[in-house]
Amino acid sequence: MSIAGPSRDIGSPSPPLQRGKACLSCRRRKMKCDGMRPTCTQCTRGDRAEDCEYTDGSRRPRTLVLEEDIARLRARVQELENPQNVIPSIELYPPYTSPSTAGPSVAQTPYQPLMEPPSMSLSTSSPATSSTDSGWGFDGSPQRNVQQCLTVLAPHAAELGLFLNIDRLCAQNTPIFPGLHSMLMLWSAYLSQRHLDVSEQNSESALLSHAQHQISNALSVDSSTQDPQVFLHIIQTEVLISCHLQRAGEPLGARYHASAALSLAVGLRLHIKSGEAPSAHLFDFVGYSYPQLPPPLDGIEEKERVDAFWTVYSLDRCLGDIYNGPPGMNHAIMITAPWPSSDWSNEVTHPSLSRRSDRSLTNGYQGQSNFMTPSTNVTNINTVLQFLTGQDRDLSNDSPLGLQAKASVLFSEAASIAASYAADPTVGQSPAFRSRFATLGNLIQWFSASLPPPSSIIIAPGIIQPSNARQVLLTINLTALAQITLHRTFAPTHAPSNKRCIEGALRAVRALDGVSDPGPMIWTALCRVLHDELVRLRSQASSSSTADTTYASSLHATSPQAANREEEAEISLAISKIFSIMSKMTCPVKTFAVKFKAMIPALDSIN
Amino acid sequence: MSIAGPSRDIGSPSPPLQRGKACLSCRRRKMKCDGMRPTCTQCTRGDRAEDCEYTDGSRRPRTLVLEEDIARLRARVQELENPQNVIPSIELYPPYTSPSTAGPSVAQTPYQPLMEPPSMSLSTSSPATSSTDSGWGFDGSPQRNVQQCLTVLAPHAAELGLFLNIDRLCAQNTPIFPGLHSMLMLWSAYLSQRHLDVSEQNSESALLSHAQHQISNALSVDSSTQDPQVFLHIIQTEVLISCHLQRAGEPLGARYHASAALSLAVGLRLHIKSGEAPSAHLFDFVGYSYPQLPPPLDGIEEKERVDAFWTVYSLDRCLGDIYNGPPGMNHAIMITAPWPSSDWSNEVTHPSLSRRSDRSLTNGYQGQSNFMTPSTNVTNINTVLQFLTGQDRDLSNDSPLGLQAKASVLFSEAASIAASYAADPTVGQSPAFRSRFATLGNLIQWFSASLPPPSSIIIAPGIIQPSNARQVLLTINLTALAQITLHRTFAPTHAPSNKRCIEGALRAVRALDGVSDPGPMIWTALCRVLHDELVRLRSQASSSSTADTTYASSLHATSPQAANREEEAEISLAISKIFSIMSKMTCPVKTFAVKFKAMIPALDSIN
DNA sequence: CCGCCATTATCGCCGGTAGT
DNA sequence: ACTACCGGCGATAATGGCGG
Ligand SMILES: [Zn+2]
Ligand SMILES: [Zn+2]
Ligand SMILES: [Zn+2]
Ligand SMILES: [Zn+2]
Repeated sequence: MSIAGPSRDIGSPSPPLQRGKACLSCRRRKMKCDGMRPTCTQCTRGDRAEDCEYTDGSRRPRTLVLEEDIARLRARVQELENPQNVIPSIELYPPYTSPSTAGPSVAQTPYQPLMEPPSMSLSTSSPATSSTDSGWGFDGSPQRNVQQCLTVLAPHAAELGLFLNIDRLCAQNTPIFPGLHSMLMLWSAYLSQRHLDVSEQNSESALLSHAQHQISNALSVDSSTQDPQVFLHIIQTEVLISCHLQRAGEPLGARYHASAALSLAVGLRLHIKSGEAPSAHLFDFVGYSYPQLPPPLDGIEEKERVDAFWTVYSLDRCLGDIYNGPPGMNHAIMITAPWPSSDWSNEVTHPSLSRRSDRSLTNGYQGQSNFMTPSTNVTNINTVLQFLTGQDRDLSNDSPLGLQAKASVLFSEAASIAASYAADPTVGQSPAFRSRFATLGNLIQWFSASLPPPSSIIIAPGIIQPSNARQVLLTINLTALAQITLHRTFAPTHAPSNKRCIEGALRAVRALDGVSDPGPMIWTALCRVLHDELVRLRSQASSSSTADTTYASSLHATSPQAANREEEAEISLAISKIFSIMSKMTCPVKTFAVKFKAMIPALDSIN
Repeated sequence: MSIAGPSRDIGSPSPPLQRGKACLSCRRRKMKCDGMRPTCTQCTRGDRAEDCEYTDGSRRPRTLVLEEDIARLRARVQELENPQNVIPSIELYPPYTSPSTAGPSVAQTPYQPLMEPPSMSLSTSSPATSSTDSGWGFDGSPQRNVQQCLTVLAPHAAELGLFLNIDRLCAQNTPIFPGLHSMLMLWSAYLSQRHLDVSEQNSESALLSHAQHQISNALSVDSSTQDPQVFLHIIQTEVLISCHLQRAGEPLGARYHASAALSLAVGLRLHIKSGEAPSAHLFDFVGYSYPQLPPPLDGIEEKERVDAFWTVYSLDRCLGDIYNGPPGMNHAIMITAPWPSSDWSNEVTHPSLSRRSDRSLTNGYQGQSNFMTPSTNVTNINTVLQFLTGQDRDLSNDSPLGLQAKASVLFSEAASIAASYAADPTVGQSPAFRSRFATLGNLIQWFSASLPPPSSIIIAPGIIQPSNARQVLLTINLTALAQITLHRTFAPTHAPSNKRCIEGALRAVRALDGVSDPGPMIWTALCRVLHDELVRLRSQASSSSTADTTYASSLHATSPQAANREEEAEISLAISKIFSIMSKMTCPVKTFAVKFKAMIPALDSIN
């Protein structure tokens, strides 16, 4: 007999509704509610449709949601109360200072300043400076605060996609876009004390909300009035937001901001090599279009722009392709921005440009028209295309960001190939497809062989050497992901492809150590590939020698049996490594880990 | 012996403290707290007396306290927002009620009911009813207001990209996403009284900012909490924002929101035919990813989703390609959503779906995994690809939106072809390129011939017949734009291409009458093509018979001289028509017109 | 309606581990 | 040795909802 569970029998008297999901009216009446929206059956029958309200529980602990809400509202209140841009300013607790939880404060004293600007850090010094200062919400007020943040963030710059020049941001007189400021604070708070308690959650969402709000405001204001650097700050802010949301397990939001950032970057033509005459494009006519950034003032600004573009590009790539999401940009688009290279010292600081006194945007309308002036045929190089066709096999100049960008290109090309095959498998026969496939396959092989091996970077589990090496690890992962994506479709039927997948997965796992969170795609892909292979091996083993040995033996030249045993061990090992790493991650990843673990009961025996 | 208090004699480890009574610091540390006041023993020993705080206040469940807080804060926010921003502040003057300049509106009465959720229906009866209302900022409050707006907006729905079902929005009990509400108000205010005075400008930006703010909040909240329809509303809001910004001459912002909308739409998989089993994609593993909408409840919802996708798609297309901007999505992506068709009556309302009781999102984590379940090979049709390869030559079912979507596809394919040629002109030789070029050329010809001629729609200048015909006009424009984009590059050297360009431009001009503002790309393209042609003709005329008559005669079979004269006249006419239309447009267009006019001094003679 | 049980979501805090 | 940290577990408050 069954343990007499909740009697799953026929009529299924509907298993009791999950907690927090009964409608208010039913709750009050203590009757069974079926949770039907918008009006539950009980309420319908009782003809009190209007009373049928839901409290909408949400998965996450109710209180958390509430707390988040209150934080957000608080931020809003503050914003409204203090029209100039107050930053919600939490101080970074050096490890544990009482964060004094959700202050009931407000509740008690309804008239008090309601969350007065807590540590308004120097806002006093410049009282009325708040006028419409050239597009920045406010000028350099709490600068030292920024410095603190940046100190914390600097080592992680690569992971966060922090492409702005840190020294320059720190400089006393640099104005900082308030939204950016918030995000810097948010991240440094998070990174400086990895334990997330409630109050932190609160300030997080306050900061986040502030940043988003700043961006929307900035963008609906006439763009020609803004200091051009503001736009770079906005893009940076978007990147930070996107990373944050990804970490927080809100992929939809993460994508939203990533693609917004990309759209800004391209809108500002960061994908075009700076200084290059804009091509006489069909729509360039009389420049009725986007605002245009003035040329960069110096090498640093130029680097910032290039890095901005590639950062955003690879962010979009990495987030975009989940679920066949749009690659955001296809290769037909001409990207002429150079790859981010490690040394910008030798890039002369634009000698021809005397420091322009007026740095405002050239809004299309007022720029002199380059109408019909055919672009002085600079040989524009389609950066991405050149790389993909294998004409650019020199990685020596690439900065880590450059490598990452290239890896994203590989991945997105792989995804595109896979998608085009999925859409219409008959293309598999076309020579064009096959050559594209093969070219990319080789390119990936070469690329991943050219990357430094993880062992040279990971000194001990969790300890990695050069600080920016984390990015290299991520790159290794991405490359592996590209390889998997490319070959996955064919793995079940084509042994070499399968081998490539496993290979890639194992390589990625090896590089997993120092990386913080490579993102859902990588987790998923790795788990899936390894899982499938494990299943395949086991089923093969169980069906013993009846198995298709041809397939197996093509993987290893040695005795299939032994080889399988060995491979299985290796894979199991990899899987348990994944678990152990995952279990140290943030919440969404952990949840995933749990689900995944459940899929592999066979592993119990191992770990 | 002294009954003296708490000294529970030595050995007994003191029963666990009552819930909610441990001090915060102990809670965080997960250690036993003895609840001693003012500083618990743990904290005393750890020498962090100041951290030892208690969440006293109210015996009542913490959630209640929080809820109260949140209500209070909300009220406060309303209050603060109210003076300037309050939603219902602008009343729409139904066409001719005295617009009496500065709307005295609400600004006067800052203390009024604070706009708290007015119809909180019986909130008194239940204590905790104030909770977070299912992801909508607030529920159906000023519904009649919405109805007013929609009455104004309905005729313009197509231009605005209003894809939500209007009747349903009007329905008394539909909750409306507050941001959407703002945008509806903004647009209806704009449309109902076309003169923009200062006060309107103000409320415009207040409404805009409110809408954006709502969106950012909604997106940073756990997405699984939300009523799925909220997402559609968010997308709709983004579309409206994007249109607004475009009109306001803020193309960067417009693009930002367009691509954000696209990214949401795709993230929610609106591009996949509803009800279709999600393909067993590499990243579908254990569903570690985006939230997923529940299947639509009925035909209307389904139509909304399809329309949402295509609206966003073509918006992105139209805004995206300026300056080689990213097409947002390439064709490799598999779109299986059907084209928007005019009749949805025959689409059965998903018989297999009993009204799902739980309409909240299936967040990846909790859905049962479809891991490794190969998609039950539904023959998915790649909607776009099918159209582009000419296998879908039936336009009879397409709604105007459908036509527009197809036109956008044509345009974006054209842009992609042009871009790939620009990137590497040698592809011009490859047969694959040539066939792609030819196929598209034919398709465009056919498509534009199948559209109703402008003359059947434009009854008199400015008056068009079926209300949704405006969209058809836009479609004609877009198609022409596609044609121009495709052929432009080759026009200077290849007479037939040139002819196609002129042809397209002239056709577009004819359809320009009823359209409101086709957007910068169209203006630019038309002007450029016509201008260039005019220049060519004149230079040819001036160099008299020495001109390359072969080229000219291939355009017209008649005497080159006469033909040229005739064509020149036609073009001049078209140009001046453009001027006259442009001069009635909003500011940015007018500015453009001025610049353009300056380019064509030769026209002085004509007009 | 509402007393009262069954079911859970939450929260206290144990005890193993790492750092110092 | 001493303290912080944290995975988990068990106790318990808070709900769903039965049945009188
Ligand atoms: Zn109910
Ligand atoms: Zn109900
Ligand atoms: Zn304590
Ligand atoms: Zn304490």
